[in-house]
Amino acid sequence: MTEPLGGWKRTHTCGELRGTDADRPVTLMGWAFRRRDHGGLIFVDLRDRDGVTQCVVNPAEAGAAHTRAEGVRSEFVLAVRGVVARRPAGTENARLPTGEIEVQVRELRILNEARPLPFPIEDEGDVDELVRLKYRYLDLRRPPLFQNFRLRDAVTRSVRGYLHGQGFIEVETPILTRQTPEGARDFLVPSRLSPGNFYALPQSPQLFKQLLMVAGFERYFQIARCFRDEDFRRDRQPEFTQIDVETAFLDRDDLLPLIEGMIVAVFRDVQGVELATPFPRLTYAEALARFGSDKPDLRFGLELVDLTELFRGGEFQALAQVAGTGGAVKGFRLPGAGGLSRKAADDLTAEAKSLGAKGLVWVKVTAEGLQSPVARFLEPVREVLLRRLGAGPGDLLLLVGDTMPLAAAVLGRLRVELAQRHGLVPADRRALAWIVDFPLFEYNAAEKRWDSMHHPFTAPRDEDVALMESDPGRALAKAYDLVLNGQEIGGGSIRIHQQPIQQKVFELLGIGKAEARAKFGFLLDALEFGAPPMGGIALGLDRLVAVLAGVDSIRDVIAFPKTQKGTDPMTDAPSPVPPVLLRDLGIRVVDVEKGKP
RNA sequence: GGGCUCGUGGUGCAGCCUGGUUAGCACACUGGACUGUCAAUCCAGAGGUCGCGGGUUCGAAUCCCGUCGAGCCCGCCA
Repeated sequence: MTEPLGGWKRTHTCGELRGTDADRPVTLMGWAFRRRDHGGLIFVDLRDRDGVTQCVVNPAEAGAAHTRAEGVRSEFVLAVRGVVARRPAGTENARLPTGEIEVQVRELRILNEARPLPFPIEDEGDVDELVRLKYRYLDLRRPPLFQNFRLRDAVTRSVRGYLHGQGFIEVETPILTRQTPEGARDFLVPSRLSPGNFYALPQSPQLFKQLLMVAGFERYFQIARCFRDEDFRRDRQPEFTQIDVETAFLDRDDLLPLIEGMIVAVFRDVQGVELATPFPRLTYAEALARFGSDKPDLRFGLELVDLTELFRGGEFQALAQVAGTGGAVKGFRLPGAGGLSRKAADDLTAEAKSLGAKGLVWVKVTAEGLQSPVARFLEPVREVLLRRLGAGPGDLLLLVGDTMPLAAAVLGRLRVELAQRHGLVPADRRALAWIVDFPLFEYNAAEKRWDSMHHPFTAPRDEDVALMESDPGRALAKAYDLVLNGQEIGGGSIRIHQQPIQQKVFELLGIGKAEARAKFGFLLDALEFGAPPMGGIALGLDRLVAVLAGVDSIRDVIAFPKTQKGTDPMTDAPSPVPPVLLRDLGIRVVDVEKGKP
């Protein structure tokens, strides 16, 4: 038996009433969170997006309301009218912001009923992802999850405020666009009016933002949806959102502080945290050497130390050989982990091998000496080894000798994992850093050519332009990543705005003039009509919000996310479509069973 | 493309290794009692193709094979 609003107007939210509101007549609306029926008194905890307020229905004072309240079940939609009262002494609830008071109900309306729920709203216990996604609108009713979206809103508002204040204008770019080569796999959309041709959904607004600079917009930003048809992870969804920024007439060292200002504004506005600037900068080479990663987690130490020289020509054959053939020996110290079991140590070795290393040397440092399967090879260098790593009794040392960057990368992974496992990651620390001076190219051995490390429009450093001719592998780029707590949350570059340099890059990438013209002709044309120096960055909004919210999956900050296979259990997307639609598009579906017999 | 974990009433789990009562527990749900609870309490009850298919066996939730789905990871993500 449900009723219409009947002219009732909400006077307060369920989160705002306090002791000072006593005796005030109020009208609240929301969902029945919990109901406690004492036969006489019925307590209903009414929840809206702002909080929970206890409503008490007394049969002696409001008979009709009490009769209705007996039929109320979880998640019924209610409107109550009553009077705010201080709770009787001793019955206050300190866990609720509204716990000083309750609403003594005079009238109650059931605005809508609800079936028993597939999972409880009230506790935050784990529910199967599939069920959560199928009933996502119920999952989103859970207060902690909803708070993530309030936070996300605060972040985008802060970003917009800051960038507008810096003279940026927000511009939308096409969702239906042209497929361009390289990068991730594209999502394609068939064209009815051009049968056999396809739009691609943008992996990022990369080309358009450069064209806006040629257009003279000077400072552009967009909170842009991006699409990539790759395999998904907890921090990767098929569609995600970037804060996309581009400016003209700025070089790297002017752009980075501008972006730092934005991050500082976000942390200040959203969390009241004042970040120190400038953010530390590490070169790509340094990040790799010291942390074994181009997105180092700087919340903790465990820095890698280079031990190549220590083992060169020594008795430890395996490592001596690595040192003698251009490889590197790297190591780090895990303080106080010398008590690791033999099995745990062997598991680490297996893990190092699964990451691609030929092996792992583990060493327990004790007061008596070194404990390790290869201790006798290490004894001759023990003192220097301990000194270089700053190690003492009780520590665990891990060493890998291999080609670079593999040796560092393997230890870099172990570094992060062991730090987490041993509780060495301070939960409240926010470690931001810029990684700069990325190589312009990386060599693609399979195809015998160079690939862009960032993208083909990334400018080389001014001093490295000549290197593109003589030694492309050593040319460094005006590219940069922003790293937060070991996660890449953004990346960008200064773009090439001079046609000849762009041509040279295409040449090295093995993209011929005709091919470049066919694929990026519109951009090359634009570069000939007065392109200003320009650069920008794209920040992963979902990842940034996830870190701020303290959740470890971006699913918890996206309202309607998809599963790891890219499906949506709620809408059942993707789905088959009526044949007539395919006919209009000139599309025939083959190999529906993926070609399997 | 590959590896690992999981799948048991609406939800969360136990049972599986070592095959053999009526598949157990908590929450939710239904009915009843109860005027100061806040995870209300107490009593009673209903609710299960053990993801699906095949095999082994006298007998399968349990062992084997396949398959589907979810998660985490590697590859991939300029």
